[in-house]
Amino acid sequence: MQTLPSAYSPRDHEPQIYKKWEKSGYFNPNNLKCRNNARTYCIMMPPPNVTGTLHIGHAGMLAYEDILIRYHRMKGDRTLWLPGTDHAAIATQTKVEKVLKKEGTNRHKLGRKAFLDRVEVFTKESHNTIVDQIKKMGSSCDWSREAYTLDETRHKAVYSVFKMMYDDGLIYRGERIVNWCPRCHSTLANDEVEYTEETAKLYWIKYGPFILATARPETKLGDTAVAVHPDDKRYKNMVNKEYEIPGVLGTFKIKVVADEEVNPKFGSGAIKITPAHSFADNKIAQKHNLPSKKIIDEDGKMMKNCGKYAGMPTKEAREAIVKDMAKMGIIDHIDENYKHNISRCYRCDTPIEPLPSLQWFIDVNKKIPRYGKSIKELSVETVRKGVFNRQKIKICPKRFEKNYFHWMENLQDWCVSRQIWFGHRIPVWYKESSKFKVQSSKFKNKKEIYVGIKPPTGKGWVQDKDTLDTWFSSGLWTFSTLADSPNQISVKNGKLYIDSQDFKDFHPTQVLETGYDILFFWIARMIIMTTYALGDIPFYDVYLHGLVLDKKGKKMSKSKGNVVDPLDLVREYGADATRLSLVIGSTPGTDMRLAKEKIEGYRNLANKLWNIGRYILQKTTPSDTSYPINIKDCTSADAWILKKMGELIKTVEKDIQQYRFSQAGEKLREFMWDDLADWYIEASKYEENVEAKNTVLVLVFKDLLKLWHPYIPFVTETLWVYFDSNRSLLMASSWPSADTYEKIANMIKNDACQFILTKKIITAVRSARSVYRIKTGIKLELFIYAKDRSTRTEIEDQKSILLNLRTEIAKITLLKERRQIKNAFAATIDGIEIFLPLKDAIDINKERKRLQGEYNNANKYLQTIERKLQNRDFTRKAPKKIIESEKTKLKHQKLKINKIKTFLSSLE
RNA sequence: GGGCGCUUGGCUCAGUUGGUUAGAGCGACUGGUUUACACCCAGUAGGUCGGGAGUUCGAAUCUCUCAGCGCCCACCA
Repeated sequence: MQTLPSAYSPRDHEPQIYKKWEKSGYFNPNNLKCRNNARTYCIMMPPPNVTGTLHIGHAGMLAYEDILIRYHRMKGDRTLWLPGTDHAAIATQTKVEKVLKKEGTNRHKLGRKAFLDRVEVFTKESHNTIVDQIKKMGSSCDWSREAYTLDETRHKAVYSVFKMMYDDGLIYRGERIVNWCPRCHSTLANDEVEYTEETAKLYWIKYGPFILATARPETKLGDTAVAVHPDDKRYKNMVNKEYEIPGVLGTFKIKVVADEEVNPKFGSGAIKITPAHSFADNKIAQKHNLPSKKIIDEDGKMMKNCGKYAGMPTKEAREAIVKDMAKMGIIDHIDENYKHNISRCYRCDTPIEPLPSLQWFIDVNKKIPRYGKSIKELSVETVRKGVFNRQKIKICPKRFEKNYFHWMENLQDWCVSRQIWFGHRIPVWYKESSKFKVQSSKFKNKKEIYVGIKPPTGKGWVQDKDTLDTWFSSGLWTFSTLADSPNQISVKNGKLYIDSQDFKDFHPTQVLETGYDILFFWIARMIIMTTYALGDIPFYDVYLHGLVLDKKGKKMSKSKGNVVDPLDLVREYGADATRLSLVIGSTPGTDMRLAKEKIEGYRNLANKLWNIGRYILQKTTPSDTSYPINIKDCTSADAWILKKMGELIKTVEKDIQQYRFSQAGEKLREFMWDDLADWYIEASKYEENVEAKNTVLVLVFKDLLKLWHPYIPFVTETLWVYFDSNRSLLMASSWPSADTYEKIANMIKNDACQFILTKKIITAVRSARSVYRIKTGIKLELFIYAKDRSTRTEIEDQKSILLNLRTEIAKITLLKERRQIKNAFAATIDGIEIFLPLKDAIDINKERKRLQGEYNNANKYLQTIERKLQNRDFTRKAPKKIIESEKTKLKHQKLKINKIKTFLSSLE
């Protein structure tokens, strides 16, 4: 007999348990004995950014993935969960820059090399924190294969794919209008731009024959056209004509174009077009082949071509120009309260300056020679109908497929260059003499540019200063991680090869589990990069979880101060409770709220499991429990729990396979708490087949530990030690079989139904006592009328349970015939009748009222069934199965009502 | 402006393809030191599923519409 402390204390067990797992080597699929033809199962962990610490959302992600991984490992699949981290170029660089600022320095003062050394120190520290956190959550990932988006092997993959794309003509360098942050001196991706609503002035300017409204008069210096809506009658005869427009720097020529994009209701219906400094204008300009004139430079200042305004920041220039316009009398009027959205840099809040800049792009519309399809087409088809003889990628929940298509179909060329230092430097070298600020077209002379995996030989080559968008490397994640070293990665005949056993075994991966917020950033990019580079899919399924919000439903953020650190939760409630609180009660793709109370509830759950184990250990010696179960000694309670267990295994498995983690968890809780603890164990205390029962108890509990293990690995593994004499690890044990349980349950001669009847009787008695306020300690007699002899025998068999399970029954009298019992609570259960004389406690009026209420209810229900069955449409159209069940219901309901009637009449 | 989602007892949420009198946890209330667990046990109350219309033999579940809330995308001079 073992004695365990009465409360489970996670912190006393979790660290040792994790060490034990790691030491076993079982996180690595190579060390697990699997069947020879075992299926493989692989998840790539979405690599957390090395910018600090994990947040609660990561904790949820780890919980979901670990559930899948542990389940499949126990099912006998060759299971790999590969962890890693992301260098997160911009985010990380910004963090380090902030630190430098505090120190009174900046990256330019340090220089590229020293700065990157600094970043490395920071990321190493951050990495260690993250790894520690992942372990604390109980994640069973294979650390021996850990990857980093910026390590040597991943670097080779990145350069290889870049070169492939360049050779395929998909990558080009071009001048395009980009979001430019004048402070950071870098382009920003669309998702790095934030919008704030602001009130500004709207200037109505006399513009040759037009009057038009603009919020940015200073851009007039870069105007090359005026656009109107094609249906706008006001301007119809002006379209396609050229006009001379007087301006602060003299007159200039513009062309009038008609374009659908113009909103005739805005301003005067005519808008000025500044192709170089507005996305919308640029789009119109491209369509109509309008010239572009750049007037604002990378510092956000007016350029040399702006005459006396040259060198002024845009805001200053605006004021000066407006002043001059007023002098010229070309300001018609000014709206002071013009509300519009202004785009800002998400890092430094500086207003974005759209401007043309020389960047590297991936062409998403150009056909890839070997596929005859563009990146865009390939990526859409992969999810719509499947490509490369693979089934289509399924996104769960399905509704996100729509978002995906919408995004993908509207995808524009992907700008992959960033003007920051931290990241994969663009693998392009220029001949010094060529100067790298020149247009792409000038590189027609191939001797001046070199794109390759290794630097070119020879003198005078300079590498591009920019780095790649961080998503370029994370887009390769599902396969770049499966190479052990750079030399396993090669390009042959325009295709990427990963020459490793892991790649053969584990790619495509089974499922990509992540938050829906990075569907576009990351998932879409992985699909793009993998289909392109490998001619294969990165994963079969995508499972998207929601975001974790605070108790009030607000996003967690540092500024709001409502951030929950998962490690605090682990410390206070244990990793198991933290995991459950993130998994149960959440739906795929839907945000969830997390409150302290919820986690407490799951801490209680772990403790409940612990105490069930503790109880069983006090009653049995698991190592001595002999198998197989002595079936002939088994009671109906045994049959019931074994049957329930079989059902549980089946449904949990189905739920996990279909990513219904919450449902499976709830079913496990219900089985453990309601069925096993509150009914089966309670009943077991009063039954006499001790030996057979102990075997059942140990068997069921051990398998329950297995079923719970993917959810709450620590407490289950801790308990397992006491139940398994082989000193094996629960994490490497095999998943129980539902069939076995069904078989055993069916072999027991006592039927599970008997126990169900007993349960119902007990519940009725307890309820009656409570409703009538019968004091604890007052014992009552119970009369049961059952017509069938067999039923009476069954009840007789269950007597000790009926007497002891909080019913406080002194005596049970079985009646062969219905008899009038005075002053009794009466009820009918599955065809039998029970009477509980309540002595003085019964209030005849109250009981009559109660029965009358029950009668009315039953009658109402009877009527609805009758109405249904009388409805010809129903009997004609409804499936037979439904009609039959309605008929059965009707029969039962009639019986029930008759009985209530007799109870009522016997009350006098 | 376009798209997506949510609205179920006091709170937080389930509800798989439309088919038993809609479930759970927490909270509330009543009663309990009972062979593990007060991080516990027994019991009770409480909702007709946001409003309206429709499809159907049958709707929380499908369609339309209105209202409130939230998110994503685009960004317009």
